[in-house]
Amino acid sequence: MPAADGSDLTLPDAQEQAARFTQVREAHKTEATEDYVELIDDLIRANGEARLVDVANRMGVTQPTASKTLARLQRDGYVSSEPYRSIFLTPQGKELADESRQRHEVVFQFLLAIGVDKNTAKRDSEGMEHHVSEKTLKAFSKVIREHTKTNNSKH
Amino acid sequence: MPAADGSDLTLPDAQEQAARFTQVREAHKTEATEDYVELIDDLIRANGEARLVDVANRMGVTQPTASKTLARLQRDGYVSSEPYRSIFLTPQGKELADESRQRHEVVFQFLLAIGVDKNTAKRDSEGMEHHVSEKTLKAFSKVIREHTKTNNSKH
DNA sequence: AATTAAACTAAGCCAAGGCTTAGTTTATAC
DNA sequence: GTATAAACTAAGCCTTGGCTTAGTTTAATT
Repeated sequence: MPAADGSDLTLPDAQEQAARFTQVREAHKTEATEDYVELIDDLIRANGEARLVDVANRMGVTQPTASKTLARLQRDGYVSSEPYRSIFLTPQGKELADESRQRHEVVFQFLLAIGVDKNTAKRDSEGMEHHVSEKTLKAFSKVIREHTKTNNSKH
Repeated sequence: MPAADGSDLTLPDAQEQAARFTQVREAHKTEATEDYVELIDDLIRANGEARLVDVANRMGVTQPTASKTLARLQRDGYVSSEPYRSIFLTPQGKELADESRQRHEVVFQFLLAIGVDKNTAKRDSEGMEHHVSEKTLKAFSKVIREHTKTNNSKH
């Protein structure tokens, strides 16, 4: 058995390690996009429309910052909007929003299932959702299912 | 029971939501630092010293990029080095490296415990480790312990 | 309808973290 | 011990994503 505390003296293969870091950096690039489209979709559902001021408030950034980011998202085909008007998701943006919400929800429910409190689960799932692969997501879903089963059989 | 698919039409409190995003952005700022000091510590353990060329190779970036990042880490008191010489961790850097490795290891072992394969666990733990709070980390540790127990009792 | 307030845009600044290309220093190999 | 190769630094460019300050447009109030 290898040392479980990470104290073993052999390094992982350099190329594989580099590939992992590169992949994490790739994920970072799409984080802002995912967070914004997910939020915009939420706002549309809840309010009927998404306004810049709400996006900025809820992202915790200034309006000019949100405006600039949205310009980039528009350039990249995720959202559309006219000056001084509300923001819409393109089909591409809507698709990404749906994927993101689903992933986010699985991570959130998973954290609850292993006993993390609601507030912490909300906070951590926000950061974690962008770094969870399909395989890990499947493992999370399985844990949720088992937890639900256990709970039901108790009642 | 609220809708479990995220389709419910009520938005979270704006200020709380903003605070969560702000916190994730804060975590991002320290990610590079943590990854670098952890890697440098690994290199020192395995090779007796940490050279720029190895840091760059294993981070998957060019040497000038690694050099610039290390200059920042030196400015911020995490590492020290002389031009053209190998890289050392300051006490502050060593402390951060130890914390990071421990956290990283818990996330990795946790993923294994819930049935994720080794390669995926390595990849995902790299991204996830920076977004896992102390509370969630404790929940992870508990899952690992239970898994270990179960396994032992099987043999 | 005019004034005020709110929402949004414009312009410009900054740091982080990527990159390339070119030059310098150190180590290696003859 | 000199030539070559490897490691490292210097300089400069780019994008993202923060910020502020100032101006414009739209909405609300009265």
